[in-house]
Amino acid sequence: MDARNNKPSELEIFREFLKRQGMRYTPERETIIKEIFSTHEHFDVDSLYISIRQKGLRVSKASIYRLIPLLIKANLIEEVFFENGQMHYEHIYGHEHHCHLRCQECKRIEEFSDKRVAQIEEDLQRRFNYKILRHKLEVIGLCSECQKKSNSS
Amino acid sequence: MDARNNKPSELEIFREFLKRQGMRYTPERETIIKEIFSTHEHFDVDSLYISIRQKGLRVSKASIYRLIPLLIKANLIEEVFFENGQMHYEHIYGHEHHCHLRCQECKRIEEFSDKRVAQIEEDLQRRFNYKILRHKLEVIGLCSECQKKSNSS
DNA sequence: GTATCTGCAAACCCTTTGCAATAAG
DNA sequence: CTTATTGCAAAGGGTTTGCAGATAC
Repeated sequence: MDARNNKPSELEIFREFLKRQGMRYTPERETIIKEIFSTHEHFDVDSLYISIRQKGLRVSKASIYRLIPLLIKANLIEEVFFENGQMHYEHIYGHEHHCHLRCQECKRIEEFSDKRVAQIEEDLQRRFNYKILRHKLEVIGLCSECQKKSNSS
Repeated sequence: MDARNNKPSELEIFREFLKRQGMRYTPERETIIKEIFSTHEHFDVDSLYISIRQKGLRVSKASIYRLIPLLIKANLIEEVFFENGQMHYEHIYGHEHHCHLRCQECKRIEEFSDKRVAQIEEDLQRRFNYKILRHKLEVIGLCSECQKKSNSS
């Protein structure tokens, strides 16, 4: 158990998940997960690979690519957006969920959360008979700076 | 003007957009836009290319790839999701906006809309001083059939 | 007339995959 | 021991791009 509270750590969750599927817990998988959960930043495969190498650890990119679908299935990470030809992810276990407000022009991102989304989920659950796992709300707009630029041109 | 109401058609909007940028209205662009707006379905570049060819018309994929960023900038289409290595789009002009409820397992999609999202947008507009253009709410869950499957295994 | 656009094919680059060696359970 | 996993390098496949010819305006 995690010392901070009674929730199991992401590693425990994932070990359990692997065991259920007859899969194996390896040092490589541990390295990757620890790196993912060491920050709350978005990541893509390349940036993850680089930050692992910078710590002097070694894992192949193939192993990262092969691990990601498992982490998604275990509900530990999710895809957040696709940009510049790469998928970006973030971990969703152990810290508050948030949504993204993005500037269409300069790509800057603000994070926010709103209780109304949970209400919408409850309604959907009833209406469609789905088991809701999570959501992704992305609001797209123009930040104040980019509004000025497009007015002046 | 569109005969159905007083809103300009998507072609008029786009011509205007091109003119503002010193760009040209070509038969190829017209073909692509007409095809996109001929249905309310999601599309990807490949399916769009195929349906254009099936009508006996000819446009290169490169022209489609080059047109898409322009249509996004003109707020006529948007990215809806990335799947199987391809981006999927849908047009957002001229028909009711909707959100997506997706099954994580079988990938089926239900569409819905909810007024609360508009309220969230208003709050964000004030709070972050963004000009809000649109949103993308994707709720991920397990449909009733896939819930049964995962319980029985 | 001039700058933009088109089609083609090659280049790009992220991601996936086959394979032989390794290691978890 | 058996079967899953790893790293490597090659293959895959959607998207982008350079270029020469065509064409909006």
